[in-house]
Amino acid sequence: MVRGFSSIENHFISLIHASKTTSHLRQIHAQILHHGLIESSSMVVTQFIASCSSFKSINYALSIFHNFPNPNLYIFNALIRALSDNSQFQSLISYFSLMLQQNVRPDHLTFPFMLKSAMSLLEFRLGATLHAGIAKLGLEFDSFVRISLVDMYAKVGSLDHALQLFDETPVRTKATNMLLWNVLINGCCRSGDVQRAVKLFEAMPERTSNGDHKRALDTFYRMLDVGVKPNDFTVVSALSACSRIGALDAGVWIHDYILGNEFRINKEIGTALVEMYAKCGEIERANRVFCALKEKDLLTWSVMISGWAIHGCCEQALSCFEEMKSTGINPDEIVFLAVLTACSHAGLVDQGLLVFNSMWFHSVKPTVKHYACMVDLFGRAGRLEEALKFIESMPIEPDFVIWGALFCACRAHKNIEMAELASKRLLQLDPKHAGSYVFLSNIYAGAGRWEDVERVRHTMKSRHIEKPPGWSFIEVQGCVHSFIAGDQSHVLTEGIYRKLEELTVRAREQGYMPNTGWVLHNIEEEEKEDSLGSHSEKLALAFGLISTPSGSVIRIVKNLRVCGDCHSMMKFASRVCEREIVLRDIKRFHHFKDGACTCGDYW
DNA sequence: ATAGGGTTAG
Repeated sequence: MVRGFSSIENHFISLIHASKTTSHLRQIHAQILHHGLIESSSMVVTQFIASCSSFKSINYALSIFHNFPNPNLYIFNALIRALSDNSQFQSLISYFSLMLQQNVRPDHLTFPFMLKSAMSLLEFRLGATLHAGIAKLGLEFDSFVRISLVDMYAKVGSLDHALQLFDETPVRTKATNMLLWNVLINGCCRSGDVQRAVKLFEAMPERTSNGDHKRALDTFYRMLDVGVKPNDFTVVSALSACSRIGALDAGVWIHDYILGNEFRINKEIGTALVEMYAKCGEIERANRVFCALKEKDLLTWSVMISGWAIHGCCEQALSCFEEMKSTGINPDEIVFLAVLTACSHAGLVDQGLLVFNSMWFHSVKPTVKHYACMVDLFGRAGRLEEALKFIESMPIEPDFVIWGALFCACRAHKNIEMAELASKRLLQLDPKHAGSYVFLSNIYAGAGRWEDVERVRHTMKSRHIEKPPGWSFIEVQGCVHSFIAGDQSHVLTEGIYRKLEELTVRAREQGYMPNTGWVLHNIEEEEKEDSLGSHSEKLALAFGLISTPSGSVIRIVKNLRVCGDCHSMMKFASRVCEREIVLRDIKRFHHFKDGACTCGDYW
């Protein structure tokens, strides 16, 4: 019972709180209407909107809102929160404008939800505008607002802003401090997320670099240095940063830290650990951690299955999938995608078809990604006619990725006519996409039409169409080094290039010719040819060779697909330098040993 | 003190 309101209001508040479904709400609605409260009690309406939101009935919430004359701050805040919780970020912004128009002054509870929309939309400008508004209203030092600001800046990739605000936050309670550290670390690794990085690259005034994962780890260590004890959220974020950059040593260190500091290995931590080992190349260890977990949910199974898939272990992926189903967990679309990917990489067409067809039984509707995976499955195996038939029979409109998969398969299996068909579709679909230009350029190059190649490249440059830069990470003695193509910023640059030169010369002597013609590349992800000789993964390899003890495993992580030339070089280096090289690219793992790769040159 | 408060895994 809340004091200060009429007993009839309190009566309805209790009813609203006790409601379990939208239809309960509708019954209460009728009564409130009868009492005239729906247009007069801002308190009741506020509660009502909040409850609609928790049942995901955002349109119901909006209709209630629109029936209330002169909504006050509480009602606006409830609505903004509802829109935020239901991911209606665009309309949230217009209701915020409406709020300002109606002279309702936003407060310290309005802004965090507004900032959340800036994060979700990856809108630096919106975030900065909100920040200015916050300062104007003197809300900058409210701890909730502060945390949201740091969170927002970190998530949209403006880590400098985030760090500055973080450092400039004077008074912190223990809880605030913990949250500040966690949102900063988590934001660092999120902003380094490849997909986000691509989006940011297109949308942001300040481009993010994938070195941000490294900053997440640095921040984690800084936290320990100043004696702040990490909690569950912190270690999950730090492990996630390790997963993304393949920092195995750091990941193991954090695992030990968890074991030594009385953490309970809950679902979140367990899943993060399994993912870390899987994505850092230690699939067997991932499996051991996975088997020992007491709590597993869909996500846990999902990272394990994806782990087997990216390591090319199709059998294990399939049996893990079966085991998951037998425990009564219903697979979702991401799990299916992982299983299909595993089948595709192993060339198991019929098995893949079986899995694809079983999606209906689990009421999982295939998305365009699943269809693309199926095209890839047929295409890789050289069953091009079936791939085309599959595309024609799809209930959805084929997109860029689907035609791209067919194109690659046609190229690999040398079906020129079908490749032409696919490339035409590609160009129709997305004339602005950087990948289209590279596709076009490659088609011309293949036909020897060099003037056309030049023209396309020129157009690309003049329209400022750029591709996300390729980068590679290598961890040496717990320290992560990142390289981009042609990188000269590393302190050991001279030695790196000398080693690379030496390797290239020896490779040529022994007849290692880059043979990329038949490789199943997604051309969209390829790097520019002119920097082929100093691709980031080659630089990372050379650095690894000169800075790690002989005989030790070299682990490299790349954000794009490995190129054919670099792949040959890795095979060569694994033999002549007697090193095992574990390379993770965006799609899968390559384990090089004695001049061969576990992908069987089929990726 | 008239209602409303924050982070983590595929």
